[in-house]
Amino acid sequence: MFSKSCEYAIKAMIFVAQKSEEGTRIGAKEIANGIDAPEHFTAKIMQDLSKKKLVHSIKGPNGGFFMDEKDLKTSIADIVMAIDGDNMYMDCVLGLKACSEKNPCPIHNEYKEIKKNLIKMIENNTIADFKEKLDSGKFFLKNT
Amino acid sequence: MFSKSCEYAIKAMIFVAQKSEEGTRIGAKEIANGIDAPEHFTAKIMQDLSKKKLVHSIKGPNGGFFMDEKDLKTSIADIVMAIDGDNMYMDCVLGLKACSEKNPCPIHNEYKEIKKNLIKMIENNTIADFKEKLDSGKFFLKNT
DNA sequence: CAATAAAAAGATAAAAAACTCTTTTTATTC
DNA sequence: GAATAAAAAGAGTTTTTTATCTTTTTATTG
Repeated sequence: MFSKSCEYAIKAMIFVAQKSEEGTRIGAKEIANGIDAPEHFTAKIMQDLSKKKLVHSIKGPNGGFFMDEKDLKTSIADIVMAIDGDNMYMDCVLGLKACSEKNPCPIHNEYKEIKKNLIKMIENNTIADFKEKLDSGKFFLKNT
Repeated sequence: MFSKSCEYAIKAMIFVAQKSEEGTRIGAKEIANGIDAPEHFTAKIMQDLSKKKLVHSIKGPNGGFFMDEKDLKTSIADIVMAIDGDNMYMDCVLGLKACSEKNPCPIHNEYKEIKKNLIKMIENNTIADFKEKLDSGKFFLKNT
C-alpha cells in the first residue's frame, strides 16, 4: 500500500513519540534499531520528516529527534502525504489517471467505498493514538 | 495497490474477454493498444497469463489470445495471485511480517475490516462481470 | 513446401526504489 | 577552543520493477 520509506517513516514517528518524554532526544541509530529498519536509510527519512516539520531535531552531542505536543497530533495521512504524496487519494485500482465518477474503470464502484475507508483510516489516526497503544504493551512495531 | 504488471494483466484479461467472440483471436499488439500499455511488456505478461492457464493462446498466422467460458470465470484475485502473489492476503500496513491478531501492529485493527473488503472485492469480481460492464459503454479501460 | 504471421523465449536496457557510505555542519562539553 | 557527537547534505551502489529488442518455435495459408 505504501512505499517502504513511508512504512519506516510511520514507524519511526510512532517510535520517537513513544520514547520522547520531557527533553529526551532519540538518535537515528536508536530509531533504526527500534523499528527494524536500515540505519542510514532511516536517517535519510528522518531528515525528510524533519525538513517537513513533522518532527523536531537538534544537532550535536546529546542531540537527536524529538516531538512536541503539536507533533503528536500528526495523522498517518500527514506522513503519507509527506513521503508518498497523494497517491492514496488519486489511486485507481487499474492505474487509470482519468478514472472518476464520470469516467469509471470497471472496478471503480466496487473500490469507491473501500477507498473512502482507507482515507478515513489514515486521516483519523494520529501518532498520539498509536503511542498510547504501544504503551499498553499489546501492540508492536517489530517482528517478534 | 497492485504492480503495473498486475494492472496491465487485469486490463488485458478484460480486453481479451470483451473482444473474443466465437473463435476470434486477439494479438498482443492489439491488446497493448487497447489497454494503453507498452507492447512488448504486454506480450510478456500475456505469456505469463497463458502459462498459468488464465487465458488461451495459439501461435502462427491468425493466432493470438482468446478465452473460453471457463476463463471468463476467472476472478481478479486469480489474476492478482498469478502476477503479484499473495501480498494482498499477507499485507500489513506497516510491513510487519509477523503482524496478526495475536501480534498486531498499531494500525492492525483499523485495517482489518478494510482488508476483508479488499479481498472480497478481488474475489467476488470476475472477468465476465467486467466484460458486461464494458459492453454497457459506461466503463473504460483507457484514459479518454 | 515456402512464405508468413503470430506467440514463446531469451537477453538486454532504463528507471525507480531501496539502501550505503563519506563529508560537512552544528552544537555541546570538557 | 579543541574534541566530540550528532544531524544534514551529498554522492554512490544495489536491487527491483518496468520496458525493449532479438531470436526461436509453431502454426497457417497460398
